[in-house]
Amino acid sequence: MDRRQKRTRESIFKAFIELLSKKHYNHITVGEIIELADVGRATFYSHFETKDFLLKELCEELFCHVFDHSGKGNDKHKHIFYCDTSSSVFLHLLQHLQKNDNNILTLLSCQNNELFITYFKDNLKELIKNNIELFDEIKRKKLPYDYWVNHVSATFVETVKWWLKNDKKEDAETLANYFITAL
Amino acid sequence: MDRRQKRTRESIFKAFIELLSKKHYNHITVGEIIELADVGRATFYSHFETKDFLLKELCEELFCHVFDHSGKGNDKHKHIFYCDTSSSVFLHLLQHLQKNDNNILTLLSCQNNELFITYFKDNLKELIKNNIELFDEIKRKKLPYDYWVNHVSATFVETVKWWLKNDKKEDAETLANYFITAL
DNA sequence: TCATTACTGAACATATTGTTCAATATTATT
DNA sequence: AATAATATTGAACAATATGTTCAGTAATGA
Repeated sequence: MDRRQKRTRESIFKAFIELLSKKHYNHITVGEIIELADVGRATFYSHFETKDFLLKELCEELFCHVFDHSGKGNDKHKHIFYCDTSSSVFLHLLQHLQKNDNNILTLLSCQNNELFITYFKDNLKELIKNNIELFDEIKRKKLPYDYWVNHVSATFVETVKWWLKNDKKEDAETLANYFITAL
Repeated sequence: MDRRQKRTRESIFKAFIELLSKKHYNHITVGEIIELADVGRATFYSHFETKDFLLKELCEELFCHVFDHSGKGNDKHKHIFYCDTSSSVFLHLLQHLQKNDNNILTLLSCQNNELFITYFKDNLKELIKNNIELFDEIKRKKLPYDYWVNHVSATFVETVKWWLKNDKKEDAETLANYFITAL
């Protein structure tokens, strides 16, 4: 891919994330994005059809990077899938997030976090499906499969949200314990 | 209150709900609302500062009607607070929602349901706080108070969301059982 | 070096927002 | 039934945002 395209794309993403951390998605204008990203209007629209598509592509890029769905090959994140206990799945993922290289925590904390939480949860569900045997077997057998998968992922997400809202006071181990206890 | 004001207000709410059930909040324009509600532009803006305020007022009206926070006096919904078991709290509330007089289920099912789920959950939390002793005491004592309150309300909300997404196949009792089992 | 591709910036039509105002209709009150 | 108060109307308005176009310029890769 052309160096220019990459630069532009990343510059737009960066500006967009910065704006999202400050104000509500609905009130961010394309004008603001291109000014902060320092690219031309026409350039923006040659990359992204609309603001909504920009959001969508950002989500896909971020979450596909953390959660690796291929399930095959020697992916670097594959270890997330191979954990002994449910709490270590949580720990692994949380540690990934904590680095915040990819700004996921920033986006999960911002106003409009619902936009990202949907993606987060969808990806989590896949992860949980592949590790379903790690979680409470008794409950699993009493409940419809997708109700149970949804419950586990929702509990996961809510734990992270709660943690973020409380200024990340707890360490990863404590949080993992809460998650397991609640479940 | 003047009959005209009431009519206008309700007409706008009705149109807004109808539009919300069809398209995304962000893509609904004031122009569409007033056309469907059949009121003048100036009238709309004399009632609601912006579209965002319209949404806020709609939420407040709907949720304050179902959840009654006063906690005092002989309110008609007070019985929600006085249930023996956690499952009957769920049942009571679900039965209220099922009537759908107030379109809450419609709004919780629509695109953008996050907008309403936030309100729903906030109101639920209050309800749960007032009935905290009904839910698993062992877990409660192991977890921070507001983590636990959040977990119970999130599980509640997720159960309703799951039910709505699956076309409300289950009856209220079955659903209440899922809720209690998951918790 | 050269052909290709990406970026620019300005201009453009179009759509939406929120305000203003004078004319009109409805209401509550007496 | 008459009146004063108030709500609605519709049209016009400036201001802002959207998404497109295009000719000119710059960067890229081969």
